[in-house]
Amino acid sequence: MTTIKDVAQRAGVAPSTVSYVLSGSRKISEDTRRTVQQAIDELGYHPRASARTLRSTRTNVLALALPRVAGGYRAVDGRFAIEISDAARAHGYDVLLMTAQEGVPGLRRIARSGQADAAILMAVEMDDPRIAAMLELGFPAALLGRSADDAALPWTDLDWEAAATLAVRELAAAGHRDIAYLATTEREIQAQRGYAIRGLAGARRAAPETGADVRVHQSTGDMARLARRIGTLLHGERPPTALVVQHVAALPHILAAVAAEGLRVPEDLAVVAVGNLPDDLGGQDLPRVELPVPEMSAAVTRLAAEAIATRTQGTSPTPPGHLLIPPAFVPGPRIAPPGPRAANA
Amino acid sequence: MTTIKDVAQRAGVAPSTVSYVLSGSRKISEDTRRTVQQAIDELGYHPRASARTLRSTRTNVLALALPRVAGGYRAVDGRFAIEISDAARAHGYDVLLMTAQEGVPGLRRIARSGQADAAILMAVEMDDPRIAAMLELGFPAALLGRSADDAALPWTDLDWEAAATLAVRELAAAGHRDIAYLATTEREIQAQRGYAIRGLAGARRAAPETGADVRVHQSTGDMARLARRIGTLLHGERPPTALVVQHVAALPHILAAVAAEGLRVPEDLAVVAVGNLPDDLGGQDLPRVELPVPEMSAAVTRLAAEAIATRTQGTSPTPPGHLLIPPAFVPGPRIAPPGPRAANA
DNA sequence: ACCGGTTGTCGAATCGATTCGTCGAATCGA
DNA sequence: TCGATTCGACGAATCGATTCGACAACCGGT
Repeated sequence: MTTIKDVAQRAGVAPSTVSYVLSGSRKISEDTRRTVQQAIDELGYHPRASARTLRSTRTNVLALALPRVAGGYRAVDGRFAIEISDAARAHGYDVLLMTAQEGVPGLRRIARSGQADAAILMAVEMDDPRIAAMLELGFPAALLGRSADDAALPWTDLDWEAAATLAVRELAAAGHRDIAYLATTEREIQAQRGYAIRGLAGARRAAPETGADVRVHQSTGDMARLARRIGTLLHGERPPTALVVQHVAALPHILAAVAAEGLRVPEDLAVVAVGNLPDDLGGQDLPRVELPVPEMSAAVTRLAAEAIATRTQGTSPTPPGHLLIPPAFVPGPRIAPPGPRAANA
Repeated sequence: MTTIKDVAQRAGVAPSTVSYVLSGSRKISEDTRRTVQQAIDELGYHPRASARTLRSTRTNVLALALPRVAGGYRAVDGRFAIEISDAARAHGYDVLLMTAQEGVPGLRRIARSGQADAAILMAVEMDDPRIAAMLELGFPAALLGRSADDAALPWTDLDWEAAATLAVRELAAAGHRDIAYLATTEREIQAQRGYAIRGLAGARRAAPETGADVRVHQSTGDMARLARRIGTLLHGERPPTALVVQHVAALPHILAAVAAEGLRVPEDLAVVAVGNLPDDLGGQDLPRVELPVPEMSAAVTRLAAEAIATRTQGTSPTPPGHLLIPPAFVPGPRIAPPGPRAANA
């Protein structure tokens, strides 16, 4: 293994000089700079991360806490991981992966052993124990998702409340008056996931705002029950002419259930999604309010980097930054107006 | 930050004694062991990873190289990342995430700066430049997927050739004589992905072995073209009574296209998948040859750990271990025999 | 010719844990 | 009681990079 001494020897200078060439923190004559650089290139020298970290107490690593796998694996989390990793590199950081299985003890271990400079917490819950742990440890952190106490740590999130409202508003604008809102699963709602709770709230708020009749239903992970539930909600009196789906992971099932009821999308039932479409949707595209994965990833990474910087400066009174991302509507295929079924009802 | 000195002081012993309590590499009296342990607990002491690494040249970190995002993001890769991360923890390792965007230079940087003890390479291609880089760097590595030169580094993979053959054989056993095999996309095949090439080979080998007429088709990422291609392949002379799909990511599209042709699954067309089903499949379950994600993750992690151990021992002549996992057939809904269409043809 | 001020480089201390050699105290046999 | 042996803990060197104080060499001004 080549060290800074090897480089120094080859270039005929002191190790400290090599260090200054690398960091640029002191003036070095152009001559020696070139000699040293050449020695570095010839030897293929890279500073040892451990030695650097030991001295400077900076790792240039972000810990990324992936969500709990309770409700199974969510495809979008993998995308977040990749996007965040690339964003981190752009800020000069590497990413250390932590699964939720390790939980708070895992984060504590990483923080105290100094393996990362900050943590990014995914799938934050309204009352998330990891937040208290980060504060107690004095460890910089940024949240992907908004918790109940949103002043404690920097966070970014889609404005789920606005997203739900927006979806309903678009349907109302197309003439729909009877709208069903299929929220996330009961499990997610009971777990107090922020996106679940706020989506629900946005859906409820949409009714008075648009004047439409918005009936809100919770979804379920049990696909057989979900199909039955959809059958029921489509056959009440004054059946809905439009459906908003926040439980996007189940969209294929849901569309299949709708088809099984003999309804065509969008002629008989307009469907709008809130959140990321699953990779594959039977060739169907839907109008939707999208989850801005790249923006959120970039934002949470930037917030983490800022949290590190401000801690280093000891500027504690600065309130942590936030970024509530406004929802954007992707028209996709134009929303159909209420179909013949509406006339029947 | 609490250091080993703080612990030593509190316990009234020398720092080296604390170190020996932690590592157990020398005999320590029960009395002092307890005193030291108590001090550690009270202070919540964790050894600094950087100091430890500097001294021992071991990081207890595995670098995980995620695949290139060329063909978009594949959901199964996220699952692998999580499974591998958990498996790594079980071996005492953390996982450093690297996206394909960083490529070989990224791996070189990690190896030379000593940020990881070994690398796990995902989505290995038949002729993968990363392999040469690892060998040149003398950096331990394990492959998820089998390359052309499979003696250079340890690897694990599903036996894709056997998997494809198995799927055809099961259909043949159910009485099917005219079978279509929809392989992976042209793009993957041209990129010389091992699973694509070997699946294709297995499908071709299945014809003579089973005596069935197996027609092999390549898939495409363009869903409109894919639908047309499926239409064509279903309407040749002697149309197939069964379909094997290796391009599982497109399954929802494919099933939709089949339905659009007026065919019911499985009554008119038996469908068997090779690989992991997408999270959601419109409520449909299919018989399939599964991709054993947990086994593969555990195996590749074990191989990486072994590669580290053998390098440390300097036992270079030991050939790297392999693990070719035999395919398993998951019956799911029983395969339907050839339907009325077969009689027509 | 001498002196204050730059400029560019060097040497040494430092970060925190590990590990080897050493050394005092306890134990045992003769 | 004394020397040999074992047991348990200590001190110091070490890993590789960073950083601060020091210090030559050079420059211009009086």
